[in-house]
Amino acid sequence: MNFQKRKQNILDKLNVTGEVDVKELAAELGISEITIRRDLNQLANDGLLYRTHGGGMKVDPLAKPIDFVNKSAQNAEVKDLICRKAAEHIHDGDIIFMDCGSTVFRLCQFIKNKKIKVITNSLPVIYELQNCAVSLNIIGGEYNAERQAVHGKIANEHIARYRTGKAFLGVDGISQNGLFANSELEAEITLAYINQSAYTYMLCDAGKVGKETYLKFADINQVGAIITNADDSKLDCFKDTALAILKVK
Amino acid sequence: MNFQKRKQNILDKLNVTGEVDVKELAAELGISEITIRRDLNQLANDGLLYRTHGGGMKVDPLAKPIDFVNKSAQNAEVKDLICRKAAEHIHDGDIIFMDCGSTVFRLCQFIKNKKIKVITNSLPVIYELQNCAVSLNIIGGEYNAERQAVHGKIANEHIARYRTGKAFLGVDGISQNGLFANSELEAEITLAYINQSAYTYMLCDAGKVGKETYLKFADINQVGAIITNADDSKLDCFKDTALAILKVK
DNA sequence: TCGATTTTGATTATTTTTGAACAAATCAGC
DNA sequence: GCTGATTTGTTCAAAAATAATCAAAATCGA
Repeated sequence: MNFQKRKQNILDKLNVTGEVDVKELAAELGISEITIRRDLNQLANDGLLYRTHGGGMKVDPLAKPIDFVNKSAQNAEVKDLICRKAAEHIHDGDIIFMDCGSTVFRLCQFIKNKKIKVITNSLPVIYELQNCAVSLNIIGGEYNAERQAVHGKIANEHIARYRTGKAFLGVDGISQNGLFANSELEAEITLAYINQSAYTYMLCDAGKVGKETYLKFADINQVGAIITNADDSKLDCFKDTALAILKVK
Repeated sequence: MNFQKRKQNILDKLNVTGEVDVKELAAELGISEITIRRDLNQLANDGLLYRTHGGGMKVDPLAKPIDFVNKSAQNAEVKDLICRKAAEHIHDGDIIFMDCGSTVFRLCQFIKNKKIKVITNSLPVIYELQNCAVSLNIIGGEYNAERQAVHGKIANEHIARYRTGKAFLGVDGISQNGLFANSELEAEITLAYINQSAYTYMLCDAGKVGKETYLKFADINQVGAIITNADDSKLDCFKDTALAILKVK
């Protein structure tokens, strides 16, 4: 039982249980506690675990990518309906923006075989599309771990360098009075996309329609179309606007 | 029983059991331990196994989602030595560049719990560092699927907007005459990093040292230090330069 | 065949790894 | 705060593995 094997053992256990204990490990591996401690210290030194009194813990206790997939899976059927409809508006040769929302993410599965160029600030979108027909352009700037996307001043400036035919975006709220976001970061980048694309599609499940929340960042006439499963009563509010309404289901 | 046959034997056993033991092999093959050790060292040098005390283990048995890791596992032992040394030069509060080479990628594991900011064009690096203490900045621009990184004009301009204290870079060849690359894309982005960082560390295994290949893109005096396992005879060529040489092993 | 080169093995010295003992630091309870 | 128990760091010693050196054996090319 050499160091490499113990290291593997310790990391395996760490992955399963999230924490390890010096005494437990010593007993399980049939090795002295002082050696286990040395192992843990080296692993901690290499950044592979957090050293605690009496043992160690995982460096990153929560696996974010899975979180995102789970969140994106909420209301998945509706989102997939919306995205399938959106994909009908994307054709070979198109250059499109995709934002970092969980709805837009589900658009990936429907465009993998299209010969298009996608410009996005969303890391999950990039992972999802990186080995298929789609050619990718990544918006640069500060990475926001919680949103798994790039945001901020540099990102907005980066977007301003490109022009596309279509943008596919999500939003926290939409009504006849405009678009609403729960955070400035999201608002700014969404607005940047809108400004740089000839036509904007908003992908909104019924819960977002008619909702006016926190920060208004754009007028409704800046948007070309909304793709939604909301029923007519909710969509009534758009009757005096030029918004194209694409209903699903 | 010549070296080729023993080598085959050792690799076969490695594939089946995942590990080998010097004493066991010596007994099984009817050959002295010192010879087995020499064999293992050579195999390790070729990146075909991971040398341990008393034997060897399979290279990187855990398959990561990104197959990049496999490439990076070639010569992993040496690369890890180099990267561990590099990590000693990175401290909390630092802002650093990391490029998209397979050597630099292995630096990730040693900096996960440092409170630093990393600016990179490498997707595997981002993936590896995205849920730890490191704060990330992604270089934007066109994504190159083969290299799993962002390259090109926009990327270079993006880099030019930042200044950092240190850059950790790979290269295809390095000698007293300068830095060499096998592609223009790599050359340009490496040069962009060099120009925007106060101090540059080149991470080069012995095979790169003294090699002059394809395209020279920078002078040796633009580099601060080289971290390498090359021996003194190879490093002699730098004796008239200001290059700091950090040797490992 | 001969001499030169490479490979292998034996011996010795060095390094690495491991464990034990003990002092210092840390934690948990009051 | 204090006290006792636990954990840790340090130092040292033993064991194992390795590197270094040199000699013997095998291989190779002429």
